Amino acid sequence: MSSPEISKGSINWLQSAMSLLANEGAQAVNIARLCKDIKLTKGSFYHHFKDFEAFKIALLAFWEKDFTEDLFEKVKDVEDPEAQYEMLFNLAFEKDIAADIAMRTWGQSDKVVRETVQKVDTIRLDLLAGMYERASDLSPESARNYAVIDYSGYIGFYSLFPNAPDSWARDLASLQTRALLADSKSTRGAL
Amino acid sequence: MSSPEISKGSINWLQSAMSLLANEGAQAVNIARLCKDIKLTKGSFYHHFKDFEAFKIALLAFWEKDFTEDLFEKVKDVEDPEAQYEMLFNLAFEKDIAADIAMRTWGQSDKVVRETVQKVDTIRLDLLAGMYERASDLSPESARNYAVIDYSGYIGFYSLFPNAPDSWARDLASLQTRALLADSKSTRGAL
DNA sequence: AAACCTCCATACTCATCAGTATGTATAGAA
DNA sequence: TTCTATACATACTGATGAGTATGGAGGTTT
Repeated sequence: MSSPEISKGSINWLQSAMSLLANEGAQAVNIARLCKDIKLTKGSFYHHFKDFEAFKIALLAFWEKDFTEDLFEKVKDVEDPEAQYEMLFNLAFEKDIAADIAMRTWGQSDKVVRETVQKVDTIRLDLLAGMYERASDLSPESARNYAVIDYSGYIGFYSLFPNAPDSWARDLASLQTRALLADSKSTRGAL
Repeated sequence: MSSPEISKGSINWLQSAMSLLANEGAQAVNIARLCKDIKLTKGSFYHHFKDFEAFKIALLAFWEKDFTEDLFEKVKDVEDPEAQYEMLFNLAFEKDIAADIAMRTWGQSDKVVRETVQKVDTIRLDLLAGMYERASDLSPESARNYAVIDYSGYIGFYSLFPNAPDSWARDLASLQTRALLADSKSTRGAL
């Protein structure tokens, strides 16, 4: 649970990598490019990290905390499921979605990244499913189906339209949520 | 419109690359690996293709035709939109979705691939939007919203669960379609 | 002040992969 | 039979990017 301590000297490398990841994708996240960006050299990199693999793992912990744990912490005490959904919804739109999508893309070609992404997805889906379950009084199985559809839409939308304006994304997200909630309440999640 | 002729000698390279793409992702699609798979050498590769870029473009044309044009051709004469939707739905599930997802991932780091993927997405979204428009008598704008949500769900689902059994995917897809169609008919696509 | 630790620079090695140069075997046309 | 185009093989070059060896500057401890 506790993330491995992030030393003060490492943080610049990690933040810079997250920016690179969000703006130019995983292939841009290499040591030479990072050095160029923060105006240091490989000597510094290998002082702070054993190798690129270790750096990658530190970056994954950094991302996981920023994009899931912190967010989860904020909404966990909201009782009303629809209010909780609304809050999660708003918090998600404050994040840099591009980094999230790029991390997922990276996972397609990197096992370690993929495992972390799957872990994050599981956490988010559990949270979402719980909200559907309480909002519409569904079975856990049905609630998970709605959660998967909901989350799939979110991921798919930003994969298809990485530069979509937030306003459009919000409109579509609430349209989909409306449709899913109405369906869940009228059919109780029957297939 | 007409795809550049695919010579008999090239086809093995292209098919092999599509398999590699689907099974191991874009980073596995390199010349050395292709040679190993089809038991030929680089001399052969550079006999058939000017360079890797030309090969990539041939591969994109191959994919585009297989995954969009051929499919589009089959459904274009079905008049009833819901029957057309059903047919498209079934044809999509006969395809190797992994290649589709991998191509999209490749597009995140390659401009030429990205442009083709976007072209394919546009064609599919236009088709889907037309079906929603006719099925629920919506304005083109509203229909496109439902199409985007629908297609986003499809892409997102297979990005999240590349190994999902078809049965699960079909269940979720029809659940989502039911919810979207009901919503479109009751709200006429209002935001 | 001497020894040491942290942080970083420079200059290498090594593996991978696209691309090139050049050759050979074979089949059909002249 | 000779000529030529097709289809491939072999052995190189060159760029890129991870990793290493080594040393220097500046502050801290003893």
